[in-house]
Amino acid sequence: MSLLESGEMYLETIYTLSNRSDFVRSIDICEEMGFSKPSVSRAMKLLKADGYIEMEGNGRITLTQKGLDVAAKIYNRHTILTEFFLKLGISENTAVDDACKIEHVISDESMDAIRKFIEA
Amino acid sequence: MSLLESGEMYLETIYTLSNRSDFVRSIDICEEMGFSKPSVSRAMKLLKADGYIEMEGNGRITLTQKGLDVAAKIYNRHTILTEFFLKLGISENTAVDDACKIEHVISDESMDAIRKFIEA
DNA sequence: TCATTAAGTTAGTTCATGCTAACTTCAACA
DNA sequence: TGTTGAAGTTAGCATGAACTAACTTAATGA
Repeated sequence: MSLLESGEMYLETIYTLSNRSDFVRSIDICEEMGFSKPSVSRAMKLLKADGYIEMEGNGRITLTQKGLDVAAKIYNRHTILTEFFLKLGISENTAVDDACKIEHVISDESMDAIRKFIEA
Repeated sequence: MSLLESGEMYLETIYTLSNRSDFVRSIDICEEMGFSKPSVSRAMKLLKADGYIEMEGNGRITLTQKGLDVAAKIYNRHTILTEFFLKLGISENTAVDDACKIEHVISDESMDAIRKFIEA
């Protein structure tokens, strides 16, 4: 089961929410992503079944190592791509929007090249 | 009805096939994209209903002005993005693959910036 | 002429992923 | 204590976009 774009977005959101507060619940993800409770509930069930997250009895959601690997990778791509677009003179909003779409589809090879470009 | 990614890919394929031969049929699109006949048949019906293509009695498919506008835009993005990745030192195959994914989701603003970057 | 084949369509399936409606659970407080 | 409200789940719907099976239609050629 490879992870699709929507799954990556959920993991990335859990990751960023974890860095903002002590714990993450489904409802926090709903509010952050603008999705309904059932949509998030189902997504969490799938991510759990695939070993990307764990859910405690109290509803707190944590990333497994596997989930963290994906989330951190996507988050890093997001950061790098945003920086890249800002460097090209793109407005903040567009830079973030475009980064958010591209982060899921671009190859590792191209990401490495963009990283080097930014550092130069 | 805004056009989704799959519609853009069909139009781009019709565009490139048109530049390779005298006419384009559904079966040519099947072979080029690796999709089944019913998938292509259905897509053509939708593109026709939305005014992006026309189909003659003999099954020949042509882009309307509206369809041509989209196809040419996507094709240009494809070209520019491929060139961009090649300039960053990415291998031919990866450059084309990544261009193919990004061409559908990136903003006009970012495309303009990348165009300028390439020319510089 | 008639069988074969290529092209296209129709009907119905599958999957991912969003949704609403309606339910359960449980804690908190008047 | 008993109602309220927040969080989460279940069930079922919708859409986009792929698929297979099976059909029609039209051209080709023995």
